[in-house]
Amino acid sequence: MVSKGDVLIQEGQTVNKTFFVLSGSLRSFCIDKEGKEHTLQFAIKDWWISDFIAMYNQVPASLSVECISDSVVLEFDAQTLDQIYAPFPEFEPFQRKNLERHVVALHKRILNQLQLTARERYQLFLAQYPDIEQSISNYHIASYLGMTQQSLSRVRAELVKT
Amino acid sequence: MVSKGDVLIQEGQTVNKTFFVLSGSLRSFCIDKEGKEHTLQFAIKDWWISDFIAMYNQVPASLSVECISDSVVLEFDAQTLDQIYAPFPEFEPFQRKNLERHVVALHKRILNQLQLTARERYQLFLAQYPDIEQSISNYHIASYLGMTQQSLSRVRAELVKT
DNA sequence: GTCAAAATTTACCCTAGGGTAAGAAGTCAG
DNA sequence: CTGACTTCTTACCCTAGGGTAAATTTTGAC
Repeated sequence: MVSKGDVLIQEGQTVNKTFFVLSGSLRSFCIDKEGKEHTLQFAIKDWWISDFIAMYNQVPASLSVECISDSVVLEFDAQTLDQIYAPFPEFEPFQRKNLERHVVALHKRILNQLQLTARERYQLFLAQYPDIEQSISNYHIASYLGMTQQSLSRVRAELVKT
Repeated sequence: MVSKGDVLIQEGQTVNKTFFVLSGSLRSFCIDKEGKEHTLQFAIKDWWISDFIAMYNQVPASLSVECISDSVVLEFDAQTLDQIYAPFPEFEPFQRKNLERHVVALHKRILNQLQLTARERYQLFLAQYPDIEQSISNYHIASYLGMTQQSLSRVRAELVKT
């Protein structure tokens, strides 16, 4: 059980944990040189979240993972997880499918970012995560979609009019 | 052996092939509703390329894979590859590492797109792929970095001045 | 080489979205 | 309910980068 605002991974630290979300919502984000936050990922029920760049490459975290609403998560140690594969080889295909799905999701996101306008990205976000929207602040959604909260607010105002 | 301009995967078709590059260069891209191309991925020596969205999800290709310069690639059938895991379980961790690296690369790309300017993205691209640049047209690089070729040209002109 | 076709650069103006800041609306502790 | 704090909206102007198009350079076939 973690509470809103709790930081599970802090930028700069070594990462050997990954979290599986049972309930609630979290996000991973970085802070750029001007102090602006950029959300890489949201995680809700049944999603994994961590700083995968840091974990897979064994480098200090460039991301932070923060709790957006009170959540229940399972914490896994990366090393322990790595050792699961030897005694339980049936876990391999499971994890492989997971990674494949992750790659697909990321490819889609990159393509969307390349070809859609701010407005289209927001509409797609609403369609994909119809329920996530209530629990997540405007500001966080904007930083995930690659726009300012002011732009998102403008887009929302336009959509209401239509 | 495939020649410059050859299309290995065509948007719309069913995808059950993935390619491993021995030499040369290829790219995967989509065409948006206005007819603009967006490059999702380049592949050079030792990289894999396909339409992973289509292959993993068993849906028609939204991407095309095209040969940028004369190349030598190995073609793998997705089903065959899937069946390799049973007799050769040692292939699993290998593929898992591959996917993990892929996820890391995609995370980095998304973060770069969120926080860097056009100029910074181009400079980073040059640093990451110092040799790729000669063999790939300006137009393709621009469509990968999420800007027009005119913008890229402007950025390059500025960089020469400095 | 010569010519055509393609790629790149440059120049012009234009627009989507950013920056700053002020106001409005929720949210919540007491 | 009240005041403090946070989030969201609106309004203003501004800028990075897009669109169009023409000029230039590069490439490649013959």
